[in-house]
Amino acid sequence: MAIQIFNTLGRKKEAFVPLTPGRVYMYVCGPTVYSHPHLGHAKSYISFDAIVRYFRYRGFRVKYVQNITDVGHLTDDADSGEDKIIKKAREEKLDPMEVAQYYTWSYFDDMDALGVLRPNISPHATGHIIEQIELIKTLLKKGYAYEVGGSVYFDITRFPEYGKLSGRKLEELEAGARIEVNPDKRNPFDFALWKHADPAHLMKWPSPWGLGYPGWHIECSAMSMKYLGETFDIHGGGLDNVFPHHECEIAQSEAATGRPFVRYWMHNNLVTVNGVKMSKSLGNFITIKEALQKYSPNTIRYFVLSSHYRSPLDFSDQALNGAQRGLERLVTMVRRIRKALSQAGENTKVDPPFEVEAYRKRFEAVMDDDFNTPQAIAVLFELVKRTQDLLGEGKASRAFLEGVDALITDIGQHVLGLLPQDLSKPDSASLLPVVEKLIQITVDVRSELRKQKLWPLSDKIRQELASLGIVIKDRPDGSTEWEHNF
RNA sequence: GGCGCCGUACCCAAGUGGCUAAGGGAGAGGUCUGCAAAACCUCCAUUCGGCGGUUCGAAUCCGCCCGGCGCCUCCA
Repeated sequence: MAIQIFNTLGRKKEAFVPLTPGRVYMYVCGPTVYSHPHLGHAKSYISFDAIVRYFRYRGFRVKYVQNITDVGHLTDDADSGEDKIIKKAREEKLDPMEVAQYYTWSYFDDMDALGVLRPNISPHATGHIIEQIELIKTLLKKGYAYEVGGSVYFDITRFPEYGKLSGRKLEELEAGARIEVNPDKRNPFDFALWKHADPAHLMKWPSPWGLGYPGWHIECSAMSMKYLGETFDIHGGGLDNVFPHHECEIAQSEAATGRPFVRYWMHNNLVTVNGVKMSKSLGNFITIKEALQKYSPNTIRYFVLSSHYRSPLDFSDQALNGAQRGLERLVTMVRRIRKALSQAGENTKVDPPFEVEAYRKRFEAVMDDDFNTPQAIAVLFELVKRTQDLLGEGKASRAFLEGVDALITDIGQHVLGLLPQDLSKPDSASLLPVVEKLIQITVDVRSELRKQKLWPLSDKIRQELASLGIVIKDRPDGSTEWEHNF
């Protein structure tokens, strides 16, 4: 059966039929780089990471594009707001591009730490000004946009389908209007494609309409269509981007090309703290860097993937601690299974106690159903637990364990990315502090033995340590120093 | 005010018409153990915010009510 995707456009699950067989062309809205990413970003990008990984597991070749927004985005929509990156640059007395670059690296650092695979293409908005201008020119030529005083606006009345994604109607929007009316706009809900820049503005580019900078929505249309085509399979992002951002993307893209823009719209739900949305503007966010000081990357992944991507996720230390414990136990059990596998003989005559394939089918069934990662985790737990039970009974053959291990690897590593790459080989860097601590403990015990004048035993310890390259030096004052040659 | 989502055990969280309501955490009891910890085993919602309705049958569909949240302004 085909993968079922909940399409925001239509609000129901649909079978995923790629435009090109075997390929997935996918775009996910990336971050605006003016501050460190927070747990909300973690949820979004870990969720889509698991989705991309699952498509690949399923044999699709995925072209995954995720933008870096390094210009644009005003602090409000009354057209009086300031570009957030420029605001930060002014505050920190930096060039705007220094700000964008600094937080771009911060973003990738955090994503790498969380095991989020990098997109195939990470286009920057400032690197695609030409494409954006070309798109705006097309919209002007086709009569979907108009220019006023060096700014260009999209004429919302020319696109009757406006609102089809978010389920809004223009009349309703006007009824609830709270934004200040911009006198340049013909309709209050026309949105900017290009903004005129006054001379003091820091980020500006030449255009047919004078010096200016692109509007908020145009970059995603320009870059997604450049790399994925005028119509592509999947466009994802946070729920908070459905309106107006994605609605406007649809309007300007479909107006420009006359074709459907995106076939499946996917939106992840938001992270809340004490039930309230976590966001930069509310200031209640926890950065990924902060979270990583308390919890391991895989704990955060586990926490995120243990709820469905379309469900809200409430952050609390209690929930994170629960996730940490659960993951630890999972890793312990997997480690035990792998150890058993490495020691298993060729006792191939034992019948498989249960069908590993049945678990694989279950895993695929739940992931096929709109990427139900919580259930995938449940399947993994059941598989691991049941295998461990058999281990105790001595009923697991080598071939059987190999099958189990392959499935654990597929679910836990390849798709969910929860398990360390190689459980049997911790890297030496992380082991050294432990080794040194062990030496210290041994030396401390020996010091206690010497106090009790148990010389043969303390001498034996010194010799054994020496044979390992650890030299012990007893000082006249009774203290003991040591060093090792590794 | 408009649009939409959610409310499942102590906590997190699947399930959206029909086998005994997944899984994890916490908790309780037990095995093991010099003690402790770890590990393992067992137990832990006749019930799904409330009240009605549809149905042979509902946590799942419909209506109303209560509670929480999101979008309508930049946000993943």
